Amino acid sequence: MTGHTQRGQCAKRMSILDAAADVFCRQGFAAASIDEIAAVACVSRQTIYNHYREKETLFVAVVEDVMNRANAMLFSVLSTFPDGADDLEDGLTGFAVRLNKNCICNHDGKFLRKLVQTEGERYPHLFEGWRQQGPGKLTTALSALLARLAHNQVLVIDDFDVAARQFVALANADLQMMTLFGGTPTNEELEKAARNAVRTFLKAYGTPKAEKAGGEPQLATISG
Amino acid sequence: MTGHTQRGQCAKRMSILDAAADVFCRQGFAAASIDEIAAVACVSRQTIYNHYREKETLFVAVVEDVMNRANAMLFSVLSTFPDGADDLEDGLTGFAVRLNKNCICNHDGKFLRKLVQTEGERYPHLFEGWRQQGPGKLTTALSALLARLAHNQVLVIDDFDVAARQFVALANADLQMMTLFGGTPTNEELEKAARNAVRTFLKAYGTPKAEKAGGEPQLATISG
DNA sequence: GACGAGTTAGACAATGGCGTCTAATTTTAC
DNA sequence: GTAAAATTAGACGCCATTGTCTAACTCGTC
Repeated sequence: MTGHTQRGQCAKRMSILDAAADVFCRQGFAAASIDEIAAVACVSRQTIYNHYREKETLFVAVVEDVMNRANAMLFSVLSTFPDGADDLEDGLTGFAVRLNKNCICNHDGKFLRKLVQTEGERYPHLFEGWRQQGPGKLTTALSALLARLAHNQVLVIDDFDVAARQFVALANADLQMMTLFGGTPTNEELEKAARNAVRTFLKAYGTPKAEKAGGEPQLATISG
Repeated sequence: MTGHTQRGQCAKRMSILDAAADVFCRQGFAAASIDEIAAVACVSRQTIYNHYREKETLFVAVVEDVMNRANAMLFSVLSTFPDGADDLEDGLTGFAVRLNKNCICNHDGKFLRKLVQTEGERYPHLFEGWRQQGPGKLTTALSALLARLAHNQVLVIDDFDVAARQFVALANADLQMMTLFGGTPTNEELEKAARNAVRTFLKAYGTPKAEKAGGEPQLATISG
């Protein structure tokens, strides 16, 4: 019960949670076997039953653990949203990169979306919580951040919620298929996808104030 | 071996395929039991093993069946893409509604996306085929259709593939979450989502020629 | 060195699903 | 009506998994 023991137990718990997340995600709840989780975690089966009474308890703990990590990461990324007109395109592009890289295309993001699809019907309240804390919070927060930019007359937006969803959708447009198939985009792909998304978003919602200082003319600015 | 027997057998086969699709989709491959499929299909277990040698054979047959239906539907919807500047906004909106309603948010679309996520790793070639025939074909075909509109100077697009992906992404932006959670959008929601998507798409890529007869000027037309 | 909490390997019963087999029954073809 | 084909219900062996139990083991503390 002293420090060292606590640390040892905690390490075991985390090891089990990580291994269980891995196996549950790859196999789904039904096909995942406790023995395999124990093997991946380098832990005996009994230890798992010692920490989590049964398979379902372990599953719920895993989902909640990943959800907490993902929520914290989303909060962190949201705090990097650009707030001024200076280099708005670059600012939004960087934000889109971080959003994809750390929240949507990363391990936890893929894990949660997959689990929601496979086990969502069996644990409605669990994943309803995720929907509110994850994508729901993202849309709400992004909507408010876009409203701030619109207030500064950098953007012209009639419906902030719609614009927020569209921003996320555009940011994912080029990566959706890859992540659906389990792939992880490279930095170049992340950058390119974000740039494509932000360019289109600004063509639709940007004002002249939003253009880069010395930026080259864009398609939206062709004259004559 | 003549007509009547064929019809009877065929009915059983379809009944089994439908029931199996239902159960596989709800439970996943591992948790789905042959007994439950037999019960839903109102057929004895032995009949299933008679038509499909084993569980995996049945699963593959189900996926291929749904994929064929989905591909035919996608082909049909793609043929309704508008080809002229007349009422382009309405034309694109109707197309987006049909795309969502009949290809993406419908039963088959949700089924395939769910199955790709849950069993994609176990049957790579099966779902790689779907990716090429489904989303891949959608992007390619849409890219060509957008190029036609650009050639008619109704749109200004620098990268057709990107624009195609963005069109699909925008069309789904408002419905993604609902369909992820199993819901089915109403006609009003479909209409509204499509209109939001097309409005933004045309703000980004439309030319004056694309505007409705009495439409207001758009951001993309600023000159100087 | 001894204690004790935690861990481990392995055995164990119970469960449930898969795939096979058989005998009886229904459906279809002629 | 009869024969062939298909279907059905049920029993069966087999195997994997869950969750429990026990005896041995590890490791930090006194």
